[in-house]
Amino acid sequence: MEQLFVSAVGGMRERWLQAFPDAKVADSVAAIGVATSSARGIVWLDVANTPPELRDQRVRDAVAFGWPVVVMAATPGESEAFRLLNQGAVGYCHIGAVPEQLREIALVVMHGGFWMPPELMQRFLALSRRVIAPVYSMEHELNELTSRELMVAEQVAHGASNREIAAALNITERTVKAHLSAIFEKLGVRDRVQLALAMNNIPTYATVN
Amino acid sequence: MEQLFVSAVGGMRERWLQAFPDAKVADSVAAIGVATSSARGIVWLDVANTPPELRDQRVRDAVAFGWPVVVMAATPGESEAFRLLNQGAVGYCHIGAVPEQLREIALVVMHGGFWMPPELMQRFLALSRRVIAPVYSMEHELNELTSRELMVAEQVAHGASNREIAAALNITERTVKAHLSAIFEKLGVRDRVQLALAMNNIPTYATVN
DNA sequence: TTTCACCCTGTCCAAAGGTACAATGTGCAG
DNA sequence: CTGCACATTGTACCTTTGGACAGGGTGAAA
Repeated sequence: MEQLFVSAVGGMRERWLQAFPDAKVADSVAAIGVATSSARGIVWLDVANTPPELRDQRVRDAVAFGWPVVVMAATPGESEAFRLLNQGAVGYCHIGAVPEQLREIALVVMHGGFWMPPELMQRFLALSRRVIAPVYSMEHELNELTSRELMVAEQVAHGASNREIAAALNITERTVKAHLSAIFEKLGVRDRVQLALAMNNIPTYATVN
Repeated sequence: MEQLFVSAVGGMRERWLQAFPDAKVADSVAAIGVATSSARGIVWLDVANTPPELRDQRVRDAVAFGWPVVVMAATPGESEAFRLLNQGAVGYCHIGAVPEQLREIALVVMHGGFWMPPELMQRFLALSRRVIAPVYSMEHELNELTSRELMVAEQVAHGASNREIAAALNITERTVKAHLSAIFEKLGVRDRVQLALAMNNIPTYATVN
């Protein structure tokens, strides 16, 4: 099991070696490709000194390598945490995490888990309520859609026009409209915009009111 | 390290014992209190045969015991997963998870991680992102919008019609249209549906292509 | 066989959305 | 003062959307 620390600064090198005596430290993501030969490992990506607008890309690059990626940030913020995890990272911790913690995190991510600071996870879960709640109400109605209607609804959910949907499903625009009318009725939305939002679990004025 | 499986049915007992030879199986949450004496362990809560409306309570009861709780469901659904994790559970998996998987999950949760099926985690992250940073991916382009244009865009992002926007901002529909044209141009979307989706960080066909 | 849900399509029409061209007013930086 | 970005609105015109009314085809269940 290899531990690869990618950091432009490397100020924490000692701490990292303390956690994993055989850890390697590279100064850029690009160096990952040649830094290793073993089959499994973890990439620890230090983004503390990376400009915010470049972090997403660095994470994506690291993820592309194929190993689980743990992001280490100087000021762990929830918005950034979720964004970077969304890029494919499976862990997000403070750059100053103590060796014991690093080993814990390594265990977690190597076994398919996600890791982030408990307070972030709490926040994460609290948010899920708000995000998920609308779905629950619509899940029921979605089941009332026929298979064809569902296909149309999904296309709309991705921003497709009637013409595009017709082409995609190989039917006429007229038929698309027919399905849409049925969908609006069943889901209780008034137009395609609200349908698109509803399909993506986003509350609309109509839903709220 | 103790593994406590709480299940009213216990149909998976063999599988569980295969994963953890010294696992204990109790038939109710109430039995937890007397079933154990050691200091650390995991509670595996089988809710497959529990009526949906009672599951929250059972999870809470299990969590109150003090050990990490992993919920095992017959039909893992996102809305339920997030709801139960929100009750304090730290894992959510299929009741039919294979022994190897159970051991992986055990490792993860015993080291402070969360575990849920990868596809759920993906979904989770995508959803949370919308709440946390509703407009991040377009931040760059959004900065090019004037303040008035931003107001209009936000209304569209919530499914408002031109008439509603006009009323809300106390301007004419014509002006709304003018702003919208400018918004479409600046953000590179072609209509209000794609704008609404883009404002909520949802990729559209146009974005993909 | 009949009924029924679902899928498909047509015509017509009204409403909403979106663009083009044009103009007025306001406030701010140079 | 002058240029410039921004907000506002108008007219005209075209496209897209959605609803109303109407009908044909198919497969499965009663």
